Amino acid sequence: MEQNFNLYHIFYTVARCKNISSAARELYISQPAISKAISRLETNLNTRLFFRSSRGVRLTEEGELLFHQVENAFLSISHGEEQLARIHKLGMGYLSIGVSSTLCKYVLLPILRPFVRENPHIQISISCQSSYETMQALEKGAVDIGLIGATDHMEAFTFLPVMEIQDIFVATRTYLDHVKERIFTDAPLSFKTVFAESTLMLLNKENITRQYVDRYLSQENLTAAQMIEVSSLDLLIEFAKTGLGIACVIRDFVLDDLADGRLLQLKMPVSIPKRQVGFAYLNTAPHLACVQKFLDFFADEAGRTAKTGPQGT
Amino acid sequence: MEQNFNLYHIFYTVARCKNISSAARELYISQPAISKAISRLETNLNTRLFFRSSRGVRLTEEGELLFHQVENAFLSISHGEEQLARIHKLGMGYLSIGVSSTLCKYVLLPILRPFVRENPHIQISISCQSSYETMQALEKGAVDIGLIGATDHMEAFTFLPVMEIQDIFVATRTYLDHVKERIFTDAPLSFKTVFAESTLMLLNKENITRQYVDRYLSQENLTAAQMIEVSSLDLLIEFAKTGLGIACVIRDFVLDDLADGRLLQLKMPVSIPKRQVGFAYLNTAPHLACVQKFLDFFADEAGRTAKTGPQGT
DNA sequence: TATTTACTATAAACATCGGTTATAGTATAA
DNA sequence: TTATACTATAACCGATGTTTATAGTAAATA
Repeated sequence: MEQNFNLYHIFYTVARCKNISSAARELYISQPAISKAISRLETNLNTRLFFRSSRGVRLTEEGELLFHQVENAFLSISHGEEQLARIHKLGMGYLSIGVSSTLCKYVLLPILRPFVRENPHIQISISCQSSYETMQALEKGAVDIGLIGATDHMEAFTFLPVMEIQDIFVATRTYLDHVKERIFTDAPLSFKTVFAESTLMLLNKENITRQYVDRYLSQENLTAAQMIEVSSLDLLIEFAKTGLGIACVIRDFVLDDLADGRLLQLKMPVSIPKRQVGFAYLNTAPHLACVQKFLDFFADEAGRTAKTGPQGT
Repeated sequence: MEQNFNLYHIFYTVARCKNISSAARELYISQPAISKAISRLETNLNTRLFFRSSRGVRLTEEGELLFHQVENAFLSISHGEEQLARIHKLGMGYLSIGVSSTLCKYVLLPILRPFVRENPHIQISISCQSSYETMQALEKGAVDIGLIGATDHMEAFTFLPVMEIQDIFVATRTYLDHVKERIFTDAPLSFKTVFAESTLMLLNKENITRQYVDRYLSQENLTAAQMIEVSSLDLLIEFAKTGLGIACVIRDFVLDDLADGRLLQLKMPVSIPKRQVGFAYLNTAPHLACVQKFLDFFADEAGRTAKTGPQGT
């Protein structure tokens, strides 16, 4: 292994600048220093890394390969340094959570409240992003914990279930009556028939939920007359309540509306499978004490509700 | 950003050795040199990285965080160096492919043959491993190309479809007759009934195929009287041909057996959705010329069969 | 309790490696 | 042709990181 890692730093800078002189400016050292450093690295690795010309330099094929790995390496290190900086600025009580906007409002905020009350000294940062981005951020170490729906391909993560969610289809009574009128019948309609005559409202494609629902729809061979895509669950619920069509929403988030009859849940012959939502964290990465505290907090919580749950409510 | 990356190398070594003295031995420099280097790094980062004692050193919480990132960095770099070494040893014509054992025999080998014939100078290395491992290897740069079934969560990859596969259930005629006898009827049996009375043979849990089939089974509410798990598709087919039960296999791989009647395909009301199999590669990573050549080769291939396919065969 | 052992830290001397300045060479643009 | 914007080479030099030597500390052993 190359012993002098400063050479990699120089290599990295030159490759980005595509130009030895400007790399020199960026690194605040002289042009010949860089020139020599690159030559040295090439000698040590026994590989030509750049094509030189009077217009600058260009990575060779091998240089390109190396650059990719070196870039990763430096990103990793600067990430590490950022983490340390964060600790200094904000103290050790710092916790960053990645979560989708849907889950943020309805799941994270409620369960976060008791933790924040008990641990006011712990700074919490929340990044709303897609579940996929959250998983990426976890892998890069950009967030400590993610709140996401369980999927396959989570081998790299430890998953701590928090709640189970059930996707259902809802609409207003008015809307459904409307559909019935259109078909000229008073007889009870099948789920599939209602569906075929309705406007279906879903989250847009980026959403994991949407992918999940799409799979269900294709498996059950369900198609709607019309489709509307919406970017947030809140909007989706609003659209449903104004009687625009049938929306696919998470049951727990519309309990009130179901209770007072503003929304009706469509009866389905085969319901959409339930999904686990929970905290995920990289099982290789080390944790700050406060992250551990957070996880313990919810592990206890889960234990308690598991015990008291059956008797309560 | 810390300017002296050699300090990180020393830090990395010390953290692994948990001991300054043995790190000194490993790095072939003196113990005081290390001791000072670590102090310097701590000063620069403004962070205590190790607890010292007369028994050695231990990472602090912050040190642990940093170590995680630094480890990543060095793994990346040594990966890069290995790639270069590979190129030197084997010349530029080197291509490594990750593939599951199932797909290797039935998919990769046949389609690889023409490529190898046309490009005898290109060294090819094939690693048989699970699809998950293949994706990991792609991300680490350990293999250039993976041959895997398409799934969700492939945002990081470019996917080049090669064929479509269809999972089906097969058994010998003898076996099915047997099942009928047991139920004391000559009437044609439903798929579900036959299933409930049979031994079902599947690949074991690690396999992506299995996960796919499991999902189907639970959605269709299918259960078998007995289950056998097998580690390879070859074995599975053998088991089916000896009349041990109903096996779930990939249709294209048993065409001969279906043609000459050694195996029968069970008719299903809802068939298992088809799956795409194809080459995947990281869309961020650069490619050696020969990797590009490989991809182009199959892109052309796909183009040709798409054009000539309808008229041919 | 004394002694040995296995660590890390500090100090001073010193050599090396990587930096600087100065200059030459080369391709492209004006 | 000249000007410009690059990279390469040479000779020199000094900071940085090395070494040796020594001290300090905690645990293990007698």
